[in-house]
Amino acid sequence: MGKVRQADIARVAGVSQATVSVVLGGNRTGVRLSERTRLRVLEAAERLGYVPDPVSSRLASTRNNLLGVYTFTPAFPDIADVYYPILAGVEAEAAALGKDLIMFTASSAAPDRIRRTRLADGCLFLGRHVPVDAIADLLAAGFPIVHIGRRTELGGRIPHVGADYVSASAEVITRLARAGHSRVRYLREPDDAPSSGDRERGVRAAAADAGMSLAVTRTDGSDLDPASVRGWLDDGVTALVVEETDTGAVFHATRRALGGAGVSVPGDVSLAVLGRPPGGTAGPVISGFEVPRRALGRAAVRLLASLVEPGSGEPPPHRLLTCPPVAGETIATVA
Amino acid sequence: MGKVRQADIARVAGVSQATVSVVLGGNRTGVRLSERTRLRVLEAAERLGYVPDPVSSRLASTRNNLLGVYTFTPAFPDIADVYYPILAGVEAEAAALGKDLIMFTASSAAPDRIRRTRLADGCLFLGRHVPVDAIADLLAAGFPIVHIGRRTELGGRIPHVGADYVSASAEVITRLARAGHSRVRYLREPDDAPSSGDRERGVRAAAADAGMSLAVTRTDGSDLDPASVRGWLDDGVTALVVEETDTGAVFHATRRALGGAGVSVPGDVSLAVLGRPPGGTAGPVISGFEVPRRALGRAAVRLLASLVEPGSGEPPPHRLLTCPPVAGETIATVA
DNA sequence: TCAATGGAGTAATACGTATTAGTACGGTGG
DNA sequence: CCACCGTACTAATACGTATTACTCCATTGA
Repeated sequence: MGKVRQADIARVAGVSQATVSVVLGGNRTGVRLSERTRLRVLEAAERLGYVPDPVSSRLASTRNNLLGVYTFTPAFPDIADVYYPILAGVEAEAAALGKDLIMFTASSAAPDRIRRTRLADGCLFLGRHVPVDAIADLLAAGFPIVHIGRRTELGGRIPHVGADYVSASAEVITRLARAGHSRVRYLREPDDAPSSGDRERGVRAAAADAGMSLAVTRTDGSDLDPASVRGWLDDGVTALVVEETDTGAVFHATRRALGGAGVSVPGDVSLAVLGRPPGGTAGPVISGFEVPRRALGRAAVRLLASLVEPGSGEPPPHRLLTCPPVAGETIATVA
Repeated sequence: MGKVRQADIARVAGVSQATVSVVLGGNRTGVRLSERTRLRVLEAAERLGYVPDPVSSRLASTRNNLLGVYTFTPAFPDIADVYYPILAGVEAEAAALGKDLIMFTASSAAPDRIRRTRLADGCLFLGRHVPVDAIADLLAAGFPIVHIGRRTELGGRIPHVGADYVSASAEVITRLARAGHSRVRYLREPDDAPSSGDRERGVRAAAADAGMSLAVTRTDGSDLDPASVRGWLDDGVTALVVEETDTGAVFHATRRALGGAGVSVPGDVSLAVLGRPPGGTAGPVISGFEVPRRALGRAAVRLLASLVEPGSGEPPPHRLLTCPPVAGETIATVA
């Protein structure tokens, strides 16, 4: 009861291996075949319990029904909330399309593990930062890839599906402006990921539009303390806008600092977050916006699938999804 | 800048493809080679940017550092808490061992998708119920598999890594007995998964040991209401023991019924759960035990890896991990 | 009767790597 | 001068499927 190959079917059905391949492959090339043989082959395959060897098919043709998922950080980190919904979306859509998933993990060990992605028909990439060189190699080789999250590197040639942080962030600022806030402190991550840059762009544009006075702090959160908070308030700031990303570091530090300073939200100061803080926290719902992570996952899979399929023309290589606003309870109206 | 094959390296280095394969493969078969050629080949490979084709290597050798993960329910369900930690453990251990993961999803579509698992070197299975026939086929073919969760089917021949629900459940009952409870209602899932059976075995044994009066309800939760709760209390029951599984249905329904009846826990009745309810719920910590899900994932990968590697003798095909007790705050002492 | 046509299937080969049996060659010892 | 040996490689082949060019045979038409 070992492996059953096409050759075995061929022997049983009294035809050649080639014929078996043609029949089982659905005769996509239009070989002339009598219905009788077709049925004989199918019946033999059924009886022997034939299972195509995916490796061989892949070697011979170049289609696998396997989509890769490559995460630069471990895919299942402790900060579950960020990646989990994305992966859930990826899995759901892949299952719907009948594709399986290969998860590649960037082990610190071998940096060339990224090359293994070529085992799949195409690959999704996921992470705040991206190894540009390796990606460039894959692109140059014509390997289908899609990054989850907007990517500006390589002159924007990296196909991606992202969230429209620019508009969403602008909308948050506009909301604050409408609530009467005119002095705002904006806390952002220190590194230059596209998602952070996008948020900043939206924030600055909307602030300028609203004639709002905006001060920016770049921080990883470690230098935030109650004194910082008091300093801002003394400065006349009536609202804080905080970036929320994968790590959640800045937002977390801000909350701690606010708590430490004994400042009430939104009584003493309004608080908005550019994103959605991890759930499970007690207290009021923070105003901000939702990142449609599950939808991102689904859209990315669809895009990748269309890149893998040759037909149907060139699909647009980029896609931005809208982030629905979260009203929340932490924006107060000021005179 | 297309693909670089061993043949290309061979041409440049002035040797044969076979030599290239030997050199790049680390010469595991002990072919005599001069150091000079070795270096020439390595240098050429480096210069041309050679990337081994994993598909071809797999076809030729039959080992590809891929471990499958097959989930009978979608791996990323809405009830995140159950599967997520397991997968996190699986991923962490796989990364540590330098293996990649293929996620196979049981799409409702083709039941023979399970056969695709053979693309991997071995496969992990995960789910409350298991398609025994397909598993039997794989086993018979000598394909390495490990089930996460104890499995008694096929005469116990399915290698697995599970949690010791028997002992953990018994310990919970013993705890109740020590707190003076002698009339207990036990609510369990209606279906016959091994994990439910194990819990029941532990519960019954410990209850008998303690001379406790035990009443069992099999339910999917839909028929639980405040009236049920009042009925039990009128009956003299002082503690409820509820099973917590993948679905969480029974435990959830119980909580709702308790709330609806206006019964206070543990004031009016003590509550213990055989497992750990999903986090994020407010209120007191429920007494019960922890399921070491992450550890299960890691242990399963280790076991599978050892089944895939031929050497080092036959490893024990089963392994049960201990569930650490959770003291909680919902067991009161009674006279 | 011969060429043309069409139907039914197959031989040959490619895909890229791993492995094993074997070859070629320059020395050594007798 | 021959048998023998060790060194340094390579030729050949396997892995299982997909594809394409080709063969073989029976009709048909002129």
